[in-house]
Amino acid sequence: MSDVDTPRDFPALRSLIVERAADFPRRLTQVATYALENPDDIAFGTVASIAQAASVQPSTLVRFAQSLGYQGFSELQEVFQSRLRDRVLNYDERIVQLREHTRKSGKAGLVFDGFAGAAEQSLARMRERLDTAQLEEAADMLAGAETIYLIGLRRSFPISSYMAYALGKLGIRYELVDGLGGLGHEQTGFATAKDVAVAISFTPYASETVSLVKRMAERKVPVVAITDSPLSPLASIARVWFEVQEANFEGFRSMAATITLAISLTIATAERRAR
Amino acid sequence: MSDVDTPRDFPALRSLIVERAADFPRRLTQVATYALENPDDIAFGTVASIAQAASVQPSTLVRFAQSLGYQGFSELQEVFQSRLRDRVLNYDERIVQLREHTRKSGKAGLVFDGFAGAAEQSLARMRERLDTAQLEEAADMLAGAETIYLIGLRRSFPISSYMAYALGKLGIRYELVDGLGGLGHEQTGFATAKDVAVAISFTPYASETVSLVKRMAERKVPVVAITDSPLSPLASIARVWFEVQEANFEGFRSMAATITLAISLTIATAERRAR
DNA sequence: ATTCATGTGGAATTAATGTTTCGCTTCGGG
DNA sequence: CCCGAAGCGAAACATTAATTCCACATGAAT
Repeated sequence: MSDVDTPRDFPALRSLIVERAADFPRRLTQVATYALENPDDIAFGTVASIAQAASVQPSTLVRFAQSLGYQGFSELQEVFQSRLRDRVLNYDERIVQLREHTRKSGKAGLVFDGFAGAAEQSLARMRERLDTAQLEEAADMLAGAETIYLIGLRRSFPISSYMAYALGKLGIRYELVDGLGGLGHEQTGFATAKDVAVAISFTPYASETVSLVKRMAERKVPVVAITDSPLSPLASIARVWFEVQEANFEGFRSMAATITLAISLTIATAERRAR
Repeated sequence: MSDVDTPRDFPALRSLIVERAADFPRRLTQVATYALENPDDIAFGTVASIAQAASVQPSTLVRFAQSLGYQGFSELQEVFQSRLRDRVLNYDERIVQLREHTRKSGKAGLVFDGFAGAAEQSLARMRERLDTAQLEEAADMLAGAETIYLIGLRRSFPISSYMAYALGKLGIRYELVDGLGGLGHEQTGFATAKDVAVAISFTPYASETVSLVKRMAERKVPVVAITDSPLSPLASIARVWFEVQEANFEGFRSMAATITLAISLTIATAERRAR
């Protein structure tokens, strides 16, 4: 706690917090976590407002600052402010970083830039094109379903498994059709017209997904589909379907837009149910 | 002075000041000039400190704010603060505007806008902060691994399962640890120092993930981690770790940045192997 | 030259903020 | 099981900050 090593700049403070956090008591760790995750709030807030946001007492914040070697909370807060104050310098830093990016031109950095770009592009395109009325309709269908059957294999499996996770947390009944052990038809066998199937598939459409969804549709199970073309076999089967075109980089398509749509659909459904 | 047009975002306030400054009395003009030239000081300072810096009385600052339609100085100060609250928040402002645009589009449309915004924000932040040197290092490690163990449960499972899909297509040997039937430790049991584990976990860190990774690290298996805080238990275990902070909407975090990082890491690995 | 409206400075007032204190609780060692 | 230390929460306290108020100054109109 000697005042020799109390940092006056943010990066140093940040690493000090990381280093010390392990030895901190419970509440102080809580503050440390909050501080690292919400540095802006620390910079602008008052002791009371920050304390409330971090779910601790004001006195804990003061103790936190003091245990890092500062005289009081305000002194620590100044460091957080400095981070934003010389934003001009931060800008320079960013430019330097960007130069680093391109100078070293590490192959991995290029790959990352490529995929980040593809993700942004896909999101922007989806924003432009998505018909929100369809989203309303799909959310209505899902909200009224007894059980939601999630069908997405291979490349689409991360999407359906994410929806499964979210639906589970929200307390909505679902059935994740994973085709494990070739049991796809058994997993979907109990679906009725009161349920809804969410089918996710992209070129080349996994044949098992298509055949499963077809059978369900024949048994009058309403289908919501996420796919990448009006020519997709799912498009003609589904009552509502979304077209999501992901940009690709070096032949690998982004997933950002699809997963964002999946979350949106899930949460929109949960909100309807809440009423 | 109707409070209808008192701006809540900085650009609007700025042009309002420019516009009105000509008609202001002497001291108020003085404040206006100072405010436009030293916006940071307005954001962080106190009435007294700013008054001194601008060579006016504290009361003049209050009058200035009120003559722009704000109730007091603090209200005006908030606008100056919003400008600095990390581009992230500036992004939020844009999202708010977008929401206004699409207000007509109903609840599901709002949810979608929220998540699309969160996704973009997360991607932008990751682009700024990701250290590509770490990406190189991680890709090197993975490229040299005999088998890549993918560990991500619950919320992180979509990520690990996506990596599994991609690695499979690329012909790279992997083992997806899904904890199915509580067999996590059996699935990781054969890993050696020649392999590499990729661990993905976010707050609240699934205890099984943490214990699996710990055990593997003890057996000298190198670990690459993707997590959301330097205080994450994974951060201290991993040889290389990435911090990905996803923005959230209504309490549900985006996944766009994480999945983009996962693809990048996978493809970068494949490219190293090709040589 | 006088009057009136407006602007201005500085003190007074009131609200709020940061910090300290103190008693209660929790947890680990003897 | 008891004791002591450390952690913690709530309230009290002292300080500082924002705002209001009022007397005086300024300058234009009569």
